[in-house]
Amino acid sequence: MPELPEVERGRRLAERIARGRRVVRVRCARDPIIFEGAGPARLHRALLGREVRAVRRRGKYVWFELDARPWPLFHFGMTGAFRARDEAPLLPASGPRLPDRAWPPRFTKLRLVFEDGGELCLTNKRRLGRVRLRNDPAGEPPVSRLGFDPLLDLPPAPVLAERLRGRKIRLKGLLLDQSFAAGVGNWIADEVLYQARLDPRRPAGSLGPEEVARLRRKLRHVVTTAVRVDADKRRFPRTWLFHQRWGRRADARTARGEAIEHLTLAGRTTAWVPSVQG
DNA sequence: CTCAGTGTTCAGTG
DNA sequence: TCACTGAACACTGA
Repeated sequence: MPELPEVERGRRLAERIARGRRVVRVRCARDPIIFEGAGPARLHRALLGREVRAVRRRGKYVWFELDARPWPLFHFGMTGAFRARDEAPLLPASGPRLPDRAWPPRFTKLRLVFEDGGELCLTNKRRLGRVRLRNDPAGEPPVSRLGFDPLLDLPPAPVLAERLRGRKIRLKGLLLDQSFAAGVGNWIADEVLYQARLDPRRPAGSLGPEEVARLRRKLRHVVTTAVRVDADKRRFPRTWLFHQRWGRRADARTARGEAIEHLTLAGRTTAWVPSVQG
């Protein structure tokens, strides 16, 4: 379920399993779609015998810093995840699903075994993810093209306001644009706009200073809360739109009793609350 | 059987 | 250049 919080969770898991340890075994599926420009042989050569110095994230991308380049860069697509051996998978955001305790898990594309016996698998059900090799992941596309990361470098409100000035793109489209805000995906965009009481169809440039400040505050709040929820396995606050957005029932309501409506923006289903955001 | 979906990218339109 | 749409990718689950 990879939007920023889930990707950050994946980063932390990979860090716990891999940091400071040497890769002693690499197994990868033959899957040219997943391993774009990084075939199994090259990936094998890049990883085997290397020590993982750090695991970094920006937006929805995660990469390993190894003791030699190139470094692997991961994108989970819609259905990708890291899994560690003997680690119960957390329930995905979209709803309960039976935990898969098999090892290696179904849909494993890459399996790494470390010197201490720890194991990390990259799984991907729908194959929309990517593994690439980069000499400098942060300095090269696609990561270098990303905008600010709400967790790493959220700009102050006046800077944000300047970046919105004159733009006609609708707020929903802007939030989904990774070159603007890296890591924001469909449900976070809707949640932020709901909590900031902003109509997703508003042109970005039409926001006043107070509204920009609100958008910024809620962006930080939703993302940091979601990361904490993931880390602590606690529930999302009851009042969040989050809980209702997947039902798509015609009479869906928030915990406050507000009617939820759905429309399509930027090619994505958008849940919003007209009485609050209208 | 049909169809929507947590994401990205590209082609085409205005 | 900007903004938007639709398609493609591939597969699951409702």
